Amino acid sequence: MPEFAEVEFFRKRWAQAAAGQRVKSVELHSAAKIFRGANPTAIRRALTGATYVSSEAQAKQMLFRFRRPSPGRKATACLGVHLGMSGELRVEPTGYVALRHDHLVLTTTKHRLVFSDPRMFGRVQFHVGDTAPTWWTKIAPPILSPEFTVEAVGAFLKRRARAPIKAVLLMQERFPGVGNWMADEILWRAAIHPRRLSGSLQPAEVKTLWRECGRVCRLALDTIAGRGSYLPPDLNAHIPKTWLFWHRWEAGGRDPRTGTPLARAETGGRTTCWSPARQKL
DNA sequence: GTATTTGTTGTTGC
DNA sequence: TGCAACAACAAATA
Repeated sequence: MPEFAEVEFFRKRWAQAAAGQRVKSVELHSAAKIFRGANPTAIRRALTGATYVSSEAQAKQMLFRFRRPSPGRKATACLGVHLGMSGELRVEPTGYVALRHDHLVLTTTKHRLVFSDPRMFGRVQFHVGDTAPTWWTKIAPPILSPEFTVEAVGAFLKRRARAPIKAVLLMQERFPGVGNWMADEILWRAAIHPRRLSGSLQPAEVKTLWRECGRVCRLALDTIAGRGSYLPPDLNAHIPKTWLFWHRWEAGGRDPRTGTPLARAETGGRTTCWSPARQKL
């Protein structure tokens, strides 16, 4: 499920519960796969007794920083979370007992912070040290940053000239955080058919695409993750019915702008939804 | 039983 | 070499 804005929603959910809290205990369940390179024992040892400091979301990843109690030279522990296809972060009461797909549980005085992921495409990464780890710093510059220029998008599309634009929008090295539904939303708003070859886009279309990348990210962030300290009750609580989002999976779904039928087919290896009336090949 | 899933990575082939 | 396509990963749901 989680793309750019959903990831920020989950980060905020944990961050609000963790604010000022100390980790009393750490549970790591099953699934060595989820923890890949990281050593579960090292994670448990480093986080137990540590205090939550801050967190960030970038693309589809999150970084949670903790300060360890006995400050040696390496006082900071960084916990990285990628939610994969089906991961989520939840905040449960202290009496909560971990279920089958809960892989990581951090217990504070007030809550249990749970990372669960049934399909196990997600991952947990870990790093001790005051400088951010490579797996964090190598993430491409955000779409909502000055570095995401129309020139950069144009150049990238040229390099991927023979791939359908839908597939290219899913490439994290240039469109960090964009996933299947956001890609469809962007193309629908930009009125570009998902099967158009990237190299065939005219300069004006590249500019529209670039602009809609920014708009969809901004709107998604505000509506899904909320502004300031506000956190919506659930992920979709405030997404307007005028977005493609609500209609792309509906049987007999219709374009919310034109009322015309939507089309669905696999493109770039993913199920893709578009509005034939507005998005032409 | 079949087909589907909002992600990433490694491999293969052009 | 660089790029594009595809299988694989795992489990729930319809």
